[in-house]
Amino acid sequence: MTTAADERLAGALRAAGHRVTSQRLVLHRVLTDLGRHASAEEIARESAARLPGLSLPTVYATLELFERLGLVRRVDAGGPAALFDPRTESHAHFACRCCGAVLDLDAPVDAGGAEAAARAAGAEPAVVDVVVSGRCAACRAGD
Amino acid sequence: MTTAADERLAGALRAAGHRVTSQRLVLHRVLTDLGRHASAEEIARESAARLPGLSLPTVYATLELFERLGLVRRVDAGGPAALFDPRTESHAHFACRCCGAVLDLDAPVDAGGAEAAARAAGAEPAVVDVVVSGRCAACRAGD
DNA sequence: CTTTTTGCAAATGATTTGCATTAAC
DNA sequence: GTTAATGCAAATCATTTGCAAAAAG
Repeated sequence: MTTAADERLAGALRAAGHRVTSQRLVLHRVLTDLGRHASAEEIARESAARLPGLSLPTVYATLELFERLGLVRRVDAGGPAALFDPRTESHAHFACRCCGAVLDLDAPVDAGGAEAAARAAGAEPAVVDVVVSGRCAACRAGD
Repeated sequence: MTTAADERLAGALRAAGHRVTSQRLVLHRVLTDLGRHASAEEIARESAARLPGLSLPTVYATLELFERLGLVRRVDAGGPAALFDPRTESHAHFACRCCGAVLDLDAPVDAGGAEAAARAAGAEPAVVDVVVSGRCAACRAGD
């Protein structure tokens, strides 16, 4: 069956001159269903369960494509692997230095000053990433 | 000769129960002289020029130690290698998606809301990293 | 049919680790 | 003298690349 989200993805792909493949549809569904940031590895595992044979290079290439299309945001939260976040509205992340956990922070961050400074330097700002690091609740309790 | 900065480093190291080594002194001087973020590789190259034989694993270990002591901040600006910044006061960075250049943005960012959200989640926030991405002046002009 | 996309295997490159040696204290 | 710190070589691991086969338009 084809969902409305599938149609939207197909439209976005065609509009940008890309082909609609089952790999892209599955990856997009996995991201949507997940609704949360995840590493390429996690996304690949979940996707391979739905589309056996799906390869990691394809996962990376597709995530990069999705990022260019504005469908996911790559988040570098300090851990060894990058995270890919289907929540594209601007939101901050908290990264625990002890256990590496990353959680969403639903709070507005006014980075207008930084964007203005970037423009003043002649640059064209597109995205602002805010990562708060520290110790998460679990690590403060346990340890 | 021993500078005032050397003395300060030695004091900070001893206070934390660490030894004062020539490698640590040299790396600290290189960071101070540089005054700007740089990759471990760059820092190692510059440092090896002053202390032949200095190894990369030592550079990484020392930078990690300095980070724990609050003497440098590790900045993950999306590129393949992490950057280490001797400017420890809070400041944002701009990362160019085309050429990978990273520049300092001297503009205040109010991340109070994000920190409050982290505390509300039971976490203990310590550092806030703000990275603005886009196209730098050179890439906008050239290309 | 033509061109993009995929999967596979192998390469890359930053960072880390194990371990014997050296240097701080 | 003890113990932490270093250097070396090798390992790890996320990510990328080259290329032939498969699939989309």
